[in-house]
Amino acid sequence: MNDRSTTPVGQLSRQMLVDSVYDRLMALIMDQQIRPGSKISIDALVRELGVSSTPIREALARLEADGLVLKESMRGYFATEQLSAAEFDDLCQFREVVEGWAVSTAALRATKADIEALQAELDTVPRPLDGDDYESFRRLQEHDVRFHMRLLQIAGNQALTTAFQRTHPHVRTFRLRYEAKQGNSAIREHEAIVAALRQGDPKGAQDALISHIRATANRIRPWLDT
Amino acid sequence: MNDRSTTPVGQLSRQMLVDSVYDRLMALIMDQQIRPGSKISIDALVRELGVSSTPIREALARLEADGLVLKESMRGYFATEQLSAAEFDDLCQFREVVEGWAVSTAALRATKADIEALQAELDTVPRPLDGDDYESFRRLQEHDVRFHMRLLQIAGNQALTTAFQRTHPHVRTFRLRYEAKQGNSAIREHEAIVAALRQGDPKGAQDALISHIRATANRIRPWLDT
DNA sequence: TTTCCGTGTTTCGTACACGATACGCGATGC
DNA sequence: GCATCGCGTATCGTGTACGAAACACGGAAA
Repeated sequence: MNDRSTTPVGQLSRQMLVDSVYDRLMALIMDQQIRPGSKISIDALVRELGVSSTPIREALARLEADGLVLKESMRGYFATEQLSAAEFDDLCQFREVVEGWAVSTAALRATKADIEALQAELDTVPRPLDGDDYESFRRLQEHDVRFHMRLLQIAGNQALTTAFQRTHPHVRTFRLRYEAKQGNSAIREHEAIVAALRQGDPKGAQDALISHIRATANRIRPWLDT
Repeated sequence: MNDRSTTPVGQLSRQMLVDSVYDRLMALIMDQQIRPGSKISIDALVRELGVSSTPIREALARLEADGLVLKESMRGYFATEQLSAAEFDDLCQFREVVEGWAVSTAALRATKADIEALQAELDTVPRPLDGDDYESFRRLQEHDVRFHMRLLQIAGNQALTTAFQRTHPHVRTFRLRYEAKQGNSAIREHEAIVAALRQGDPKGAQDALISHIRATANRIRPWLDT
């Protein structure tokens, strides 16, 4: 989403203030240093981040489009509330529909190179997942995002990939995932998906993916409403 | 998307400048008065719309999230290019996946009231579709958007509805739809969908919807690349 | 307790300074 | 003569500073 590396012909595009503010706010929200539902004051950010209001407003506008903050007229911005159980289930259902179609399509389209790229992604995960610490989790989470995005890309539908990306399912369940500590099982489920893709089995891949999403959901669900 | 009627407890939220700028730009893009691919200068808009840059920037940020304009660092905003054939097909595929699931779910969930609301929506369309003029088309288009949104709402998945809404399939094919003049057939296909829903037939509803999307796509496709 | 009002805080919008990009023109090299 | 390169100017995006309007909160009065 934030890969604004337009990169005008070989030259790295300068990091605008908007981008760094966006990244910092995203991090603050993900780590819950900005609590769900709490007010996000532009003035406070001006003082805290040491930049003027314009880039902050633009970053907030972007975050609003991402569904991570909410704007109320003449009242300001607020962090979106923690997912309710119903919203969480909606999100999982959405993933089943979109990713389910994507993997079954991917099973028919995947090249050798695609499969190997997926395998390489799996192999880079440090195993056994030793660390209980925040950084280890963060690396795992980033692996998970890359893995699922790659599945979508293999399916090859840009509109669908973008729509998925914009719902930010990973970001919105970040804290929950952290608390649920679900690393090793998730990796095994990923392997099952890759195995089905390798055999070119659409139905098998779809089943494996849906099992994975449901298993993840079951691991996370106890942490809702806390 | 632009229903920012946060409405702080019964009181209508004041129309901010951002909102009116957003609406005007949306109209300019839909009507192709801003050509696909062309530059959108902030300064020019400042002069033309008579407001300062801040609300314009925020409106453009929103439109970027909607995928209707594109921003390049230090170079400015551009209207997104006209859909290529491949992008158009992606969009149709996306609709088949998302809306297909939605109607089959809707067939199981729809109440009498839901069905009647859909029927009412169909009945409000002026028939026979006499006007070849722009205004008639516009009314038809708005009907179509309402009809499809209502289908999604009956399915009851907010995450999926939002994701669909944010891809703006209708907006992005507006001009094409206008040129393809496809009114009467579309209405009949809508009726087939409602009939299947009325019978509580998930498979039938899904088939009817997919037929509708493909028929629409076939009517529109000749107008691509013009 | 409820309503009204004043004060402080924050958002919304404007005006302006700075810096980067784009474009045209002329000079240079082949 | 033609293409390429470099320079200077105009234009536009980015960020700052400031004023005006709206909201939120607390105290006072009925």
